Amino acid sequence: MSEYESPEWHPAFEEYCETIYELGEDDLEVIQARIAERMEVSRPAVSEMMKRLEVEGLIEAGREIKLTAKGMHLAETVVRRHRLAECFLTDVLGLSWADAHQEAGKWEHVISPTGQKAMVARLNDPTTCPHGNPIPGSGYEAPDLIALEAIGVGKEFVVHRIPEELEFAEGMLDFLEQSSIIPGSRGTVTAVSPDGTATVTIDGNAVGLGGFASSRILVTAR
Amino acid sequence: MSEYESPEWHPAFEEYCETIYELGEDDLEVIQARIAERMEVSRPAVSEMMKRLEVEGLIEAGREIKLTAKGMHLAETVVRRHRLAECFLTDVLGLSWADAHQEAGKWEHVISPTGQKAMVARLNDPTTCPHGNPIPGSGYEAPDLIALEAIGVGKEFVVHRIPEELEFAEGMLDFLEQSSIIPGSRGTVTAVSPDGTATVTIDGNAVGLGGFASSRILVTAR
DNA sequence: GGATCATGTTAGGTATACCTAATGGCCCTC
DNA sequence: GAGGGCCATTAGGTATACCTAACATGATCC
Repeated sequence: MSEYESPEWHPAFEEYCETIYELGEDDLEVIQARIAERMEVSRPAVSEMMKRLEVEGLIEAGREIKLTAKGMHLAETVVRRHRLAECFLTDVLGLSWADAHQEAGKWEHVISPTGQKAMVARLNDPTTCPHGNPIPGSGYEAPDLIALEAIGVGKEFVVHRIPEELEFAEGMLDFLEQSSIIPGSRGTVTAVSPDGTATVTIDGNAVGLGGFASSRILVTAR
Repeated sequence: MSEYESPEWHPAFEEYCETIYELGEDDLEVIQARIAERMEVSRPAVSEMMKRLEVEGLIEAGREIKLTAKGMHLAETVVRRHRLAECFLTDVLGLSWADAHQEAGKWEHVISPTGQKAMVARLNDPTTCPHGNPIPGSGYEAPDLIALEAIGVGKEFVVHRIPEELEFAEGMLDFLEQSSIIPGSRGTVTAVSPDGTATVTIDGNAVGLGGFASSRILVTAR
């Protein structure tokens, strides 16, 4: 990925572009209402900001909001810093997933290109964050993944990715980490109820996962 | 040092209290004009902010500005985060003094208590930043130090501390680091001119230091 | 004693990024 | 085709943190 230098965008612009990027990643409709919900701001605030982002050439606004090349560049830079920071905070400083996620949400706006380079070197050019989300610019191509919910009773699976959307559910990251629902973990689906609630055995323990989580956690079958 | 938690002060309040603290450390008069100069903002901006800091109970304003216990607590917290970050960035990430100083100036506002604790553990509870300035809360008591300028021709010395003031001189940190004027380095004064310019031999090289630097760099005689 | 300098303050203005309340537009359903 | 639901926008307002220009004040110098 090419170096992202000046102009220095406001933290707010960074947050909005990041959110737009991640909503797209999570296969949600990228509209103002979704942005307002995820960022926990009012819809008028989003409406005004969309105008300013458009003036700056960072988005093309319509009902669906699309990042321009420039906006995508900014979004990828911020997401990259966020996920690199998460790696760094968990691997080097030993923070929990939840703590690392929160801290990375602030660090993503202050890490300089120099700091970033040093982290990449120190971490040996990681390709995903601790939850398995790709780090933009790392050249990582994810394999074909399916939702845990869809894997079928009795099947074995390998956890690959906890999408960003789940990181906004209070307590979810702590729960998943403590339940060993971690990229690389291998488990077996023992039951799936009609509402999507799945029971899996992982690391010798049975864990129940609600439909919200089981439809979003991405795995590969084995 | 006790944990600093809520209220979350604005980054601006943190910057002002930090500057007031460091001006005091550098034995400068702590007045609005000095704050405006160091922060590179206008005097009216400082004047207004002093009112707000006083309302918040962070300072007692007069001609000389004094931090209250609350303001001191905030200042020490920020300075501590800044200097810890400098240690971390140089030791763990291998950044230069100058790069680390700049990065730490942003990190100081975003490091959480959890992140701070992890850094302290990782760094083995450091007592000074890479330039020898004490880390508040580390319990460090500096020995009696004198200015390099005052040490006398022919005398040997050990570098202890590069005060914060020198970090604001463009290029100074890079120059000092590359010239081995680093805490712990041992050198000899070979000449001092009337205007304070000192020539020292350190690491086998002769280095000239202007009066501004030689009157501020703190050393012990041997 | 008047000029000058450093310092602080007032007045008036700007940009950012929010907010609530109210309004308008579109789609779907009954 | 009337009423709801979503969704976006407009209008009007707030807090933060700056700015320049102009003015006030006290100390120092000649």
